[in-house]
Amino acid sequence: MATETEPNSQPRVPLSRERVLRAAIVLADQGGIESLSMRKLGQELGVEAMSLYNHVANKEEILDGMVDVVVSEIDLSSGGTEWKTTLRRQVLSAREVMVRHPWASGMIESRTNITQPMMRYMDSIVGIFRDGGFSLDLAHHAMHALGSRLLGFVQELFDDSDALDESPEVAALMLQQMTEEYPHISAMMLEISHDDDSTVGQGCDDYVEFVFGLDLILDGLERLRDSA
Amino acid sequence: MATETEPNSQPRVPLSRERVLRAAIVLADQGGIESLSMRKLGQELGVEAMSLYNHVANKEEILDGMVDVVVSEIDLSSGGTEWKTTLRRQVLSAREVMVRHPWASGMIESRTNITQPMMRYMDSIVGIFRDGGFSLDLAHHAMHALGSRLLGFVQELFDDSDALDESPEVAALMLQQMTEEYPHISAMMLEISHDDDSTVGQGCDDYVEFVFGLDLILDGLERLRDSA
DNA sequence: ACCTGAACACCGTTCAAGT
DNA sequence: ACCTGAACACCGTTCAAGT
Repeated sequence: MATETEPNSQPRVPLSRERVLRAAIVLADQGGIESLSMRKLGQELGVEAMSLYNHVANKEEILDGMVDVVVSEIDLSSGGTEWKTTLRRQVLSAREVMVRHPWASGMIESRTNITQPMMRYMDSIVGIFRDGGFSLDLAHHAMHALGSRLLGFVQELFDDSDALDESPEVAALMLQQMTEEYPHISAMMLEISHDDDSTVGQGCDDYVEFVFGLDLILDGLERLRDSA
Repeated sequence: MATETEPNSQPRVPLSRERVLRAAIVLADQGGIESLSMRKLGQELGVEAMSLYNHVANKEEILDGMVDVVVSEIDLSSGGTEWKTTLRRQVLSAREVMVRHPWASGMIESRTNITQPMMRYMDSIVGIFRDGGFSLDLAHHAMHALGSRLLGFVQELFDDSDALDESPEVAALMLQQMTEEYPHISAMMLEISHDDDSTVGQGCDDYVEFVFGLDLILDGLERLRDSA
């Protein structure tokens, strides 16, 4: 799977903080964040793990750096439209970045330090609210209400598609057994699967659900703005 | 800090899956989840780390078990009131549990398996929506829209109180330096601090922000229900 | 100036051997 | 039936020694 250390014939491209971060991101993109260790990262760069410490203080700094790079990949929307569509576009572009780097959302959640790219992003969001006629106070509440949705993700508590990608027979049996214990959930899953093409559908469309929740909140905020 | 292994004079209380889980939770409550290792857990129980494997398959199973215990601590509200207050009470009681176990929210996010206590909780929530006259479809969207808020937490992207618990002078200087780069954020932080008693306030009230976001979503859902 | 071997203090986990 | 010593395969990190 991972590209093995191939003896490089080139004169040797020098290691650097940037190269370390880029390699770390590639590794995490390919094998998940749990496959990122100093030793494997060194190997990927054709170097021993200890060499990394010449360009980076420790692993924490690598993780911080990776988040910075990813957040910087989000291009800040230039406005020019109604606040709601501007914000929507901004958030959905952040979402694309998070889909490209599936490890990033979890990583961002775990970091507590406020970095420059993050501040820049947040400032742009507040700016959109202000341009839309929101008070500082309401904009502040809005930021909290949106939470991680501002960066294009929500914490899904569990993947409800998991239970449905069994074979139809198995899924049907499971559903029947669940009916007694969890009547509401089972009814809901049945309904969802019937909305789709096959008898047992492919679960939920994350994108659709994300936009539903986003618009729900944005509409609510607009109403609060107008009633003030 | 942690209670040291005191030579137990009692005949020896036998190890068990339950005792292991309880000890693990205590350890995580006290020292954070990162301080929970098989070796330390064994030590806490007056036993070698390998002994744990007689009662538990591996560390993953311990983490799963801990989540189960915590989710089971949430008492399911019995209804009897209007759907919105019932749901509100339910979610806020979940929130209390999450505050008691600060490691739990992050842990729950990282687990992907659907456990029995979690299903029971989710089923009760769907039940509340159904009793409130929501269609299965809208209830389903509602679950996604609420996301981790259903369990009483939101992912705060960063702790904005961090920047404010410096000395007033330092904070003021930071704020001034930030004003050029992040005009909107700085203005917002100034506004927040002025709402409070002192010149530089203590940041945001997490509880207030949580309830604001929760009510915003619930009100929006109610409107959607009524317009259908 | 950059890289590395050897070493340290940690992990989770297995398994044969003890009681 | 339960516990453990020794061992293995991993971690992140330091530091003196090499070039």
